[in-house]
Amino acid sequence: MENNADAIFEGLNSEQRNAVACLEGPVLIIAGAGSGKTRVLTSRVAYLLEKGFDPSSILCLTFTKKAATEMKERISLMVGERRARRVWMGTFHSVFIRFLREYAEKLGYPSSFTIYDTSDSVSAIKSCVKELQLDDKIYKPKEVLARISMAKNNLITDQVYRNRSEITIEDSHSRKPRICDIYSLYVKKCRQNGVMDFDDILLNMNILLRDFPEALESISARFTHILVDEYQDTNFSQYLIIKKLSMHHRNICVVGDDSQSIYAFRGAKIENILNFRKDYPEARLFKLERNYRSTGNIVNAANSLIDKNKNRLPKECYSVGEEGDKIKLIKSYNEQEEAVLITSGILDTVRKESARYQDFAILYRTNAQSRALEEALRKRNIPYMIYSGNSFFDRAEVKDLMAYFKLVVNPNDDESFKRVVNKPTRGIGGTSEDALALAARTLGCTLFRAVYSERLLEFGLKSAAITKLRAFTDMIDRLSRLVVTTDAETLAKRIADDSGLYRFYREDNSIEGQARTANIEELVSSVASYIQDRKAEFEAEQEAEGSTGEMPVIRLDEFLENISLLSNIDIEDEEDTNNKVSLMTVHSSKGLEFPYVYVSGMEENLFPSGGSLASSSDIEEERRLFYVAITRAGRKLSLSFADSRMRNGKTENNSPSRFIREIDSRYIENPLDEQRVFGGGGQTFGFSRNTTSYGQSGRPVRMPRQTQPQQSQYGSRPSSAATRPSVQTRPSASAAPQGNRYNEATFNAAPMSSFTIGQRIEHLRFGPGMILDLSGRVPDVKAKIRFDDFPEPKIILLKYAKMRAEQK
DNA sequence: TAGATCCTAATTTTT
DNA sequence: TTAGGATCTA
Repeated sequence: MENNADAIFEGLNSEQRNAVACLEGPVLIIAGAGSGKTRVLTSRVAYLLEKGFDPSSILCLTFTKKAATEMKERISLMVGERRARRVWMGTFHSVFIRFLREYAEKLGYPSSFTIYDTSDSVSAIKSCVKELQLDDKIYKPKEVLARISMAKNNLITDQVYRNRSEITIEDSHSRKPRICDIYSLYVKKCRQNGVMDFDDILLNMNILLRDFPEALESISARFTHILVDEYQDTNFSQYLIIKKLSMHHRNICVVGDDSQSIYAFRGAKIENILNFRKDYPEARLFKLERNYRSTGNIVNAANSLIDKNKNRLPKECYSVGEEGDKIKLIKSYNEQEEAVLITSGILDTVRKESARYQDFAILYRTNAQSRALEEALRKRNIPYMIYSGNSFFDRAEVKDLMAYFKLVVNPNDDESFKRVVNKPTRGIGGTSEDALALAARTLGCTLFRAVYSERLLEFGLKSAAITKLRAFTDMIDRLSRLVVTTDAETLAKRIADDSGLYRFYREDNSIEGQARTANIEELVSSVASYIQDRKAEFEAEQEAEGSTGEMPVIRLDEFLENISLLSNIDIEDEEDTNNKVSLMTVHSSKGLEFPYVYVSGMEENLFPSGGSLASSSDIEEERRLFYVAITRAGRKLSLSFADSRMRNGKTENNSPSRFIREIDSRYIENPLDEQRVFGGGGQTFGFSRNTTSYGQSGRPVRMPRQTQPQQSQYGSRPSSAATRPSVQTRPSASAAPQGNRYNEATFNAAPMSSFTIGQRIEHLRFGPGMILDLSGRVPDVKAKIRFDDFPEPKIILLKYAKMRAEQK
């Protein structure tokens, strides 16, 4: 036992040891970036287990599934799988869902309630707005949802909402007085459908602990120790749950970094961490200030910046590494040049320091900035990957099949019902749908139940439509009955087949059709691999416990719950991350690290973002965001800014970000103040396309220009042979001709039957190209054509295309 | 019913 | 600029 404990403490520094060793009472661990936060947290859990605490009495909460999985793995390595897996380790949402299922009936939900993801919520709100006959231009579903979400996270139920004058007055001022009605209707719908959204999980957990003392008693008694990761990002709702659950033992350990609180816009309360010691005056405070990730210059630069924030806990981080290079500034005319300079910087570093592409990250404040960067990376054949939105689960076909899954698990889910009732088309058109919705509303039931109403004819439904609707619901009902008995994979396949969705996409031979089919298959196979994972887990468990039990059926509802709580990055991770430059927003970079980091778009109005210039608390959040960006870098950090940038179709000229000046100039290679002002007194210099040219090597070279100083500090390229003004001559999708290539009057389009695969053709708009493939039946023949001036082949519907054989 | 066309709005995002 | 949506039309 002691030996194991020794092993846990081995390799920890003194602060880390102290933080791990102090198991009793409230503990606040302020963990600077790169200070070994996860290690401390996992070691604490391991140490608790070594001390003999029951694994199932330890509750460890994280924000992302990824963090939970990672910690679980690390704990397993320390104390063995057997004990590690019994620890209550998971995201706030996944853990609370387990409690809520237990007590669902008390709260008026079926214990089989399902979860709405954000897009479900938005479309539910949309139908509420419609139902209340409000204008969705004023009541924008996304905004309304955000408002409701904010309310829920502050435990303001719809009833409370309408009685709070300060809220309703605010809504009237923004000319949206009926948000409270939308809120109420939305809540009603969710209940009726047996559905909770993400915020409901926290809200209902609070209601459960508040109104049902026996539930509070029973749940809180299960745990002797509670640990919370990323505490600076908790919202009020989460804060209160944690507080209540740890009420008796007060063995609550929270870990976080107030300097990295960047989610206030979605309800995170930095006060939770700032005021922790007010709630728990006896709390022990541990600071992890030793940074193992970054060089001295980077850590010092970050410190000097965050020092400008008033609202923070005192902390002095320091690097244990070498001083390293100073921070580089990259100045450019516009975002294209910025991108080119960054990519050449990457290529340079790869060459000189034999770095790998995977060592680089390019960060930006807004997703839109990735475009220019991608283009530059593509042109130089640098492999890259973008971390962003839920690309896979956002695809229409994936959403469709997911909606079928959800509907089968919970036929009362109206959003899913609406999504797939006519997909593939079953002749249930808009009119029938509207009538059914009216029926459901009048009868006060869900769409699914309404289909079986005797009174449908009264609502204007034709009997033919009723037959079709019943065929649909019968099919769903049949599948529903299989949920409990069938394993998820078999059921998923059945759903894909019985619904006709799979066939529908498979019969579409076009390129998109094939891609869609592949995505459907991918989703089904992800069900399969989920089952495999669970099986492997189960077997490991059996082996560890030396027992032999029957493998339980892994059901579709279980899969669904896990998938709906899965973050995008979790999935992206599985794609080959190997040796690619990473592109992402600063927000999504939190928790990651890269030896070489470029932060692009360091300009006023962009970073700090224009919307946040008003209040000082917003500016502080932006500053923390920049702090996060800086501290991602291990070896080298470059900050780039452009003189002008195209944003929302307009060119903006913004000065370099104030944040650059806020960094102590000692840590910057060529600080702004020491630079000569380009073009002299106040004169701005416009970027014209022919100022950036490319030499033979394909590297950017700045052309001499009167308004420019002899030698730019940043364009450190030799000003050798500059010949090809690239931007105009290099065809790219964005440089696509808007008009026609040929004279429309004299362009004789050939009939579609005259084209053959492999033929060279000319398209009125897209110019010359070659037909790679023809598909589809006669009036709808599609051609896949590679145009000489476009990198990607296009699919063209021939009946609309103005095209002829290539003229020689 | 799907493709074409028009219009509008545009930080950040986990669960 | 451009993406997403709503609306129009073959």
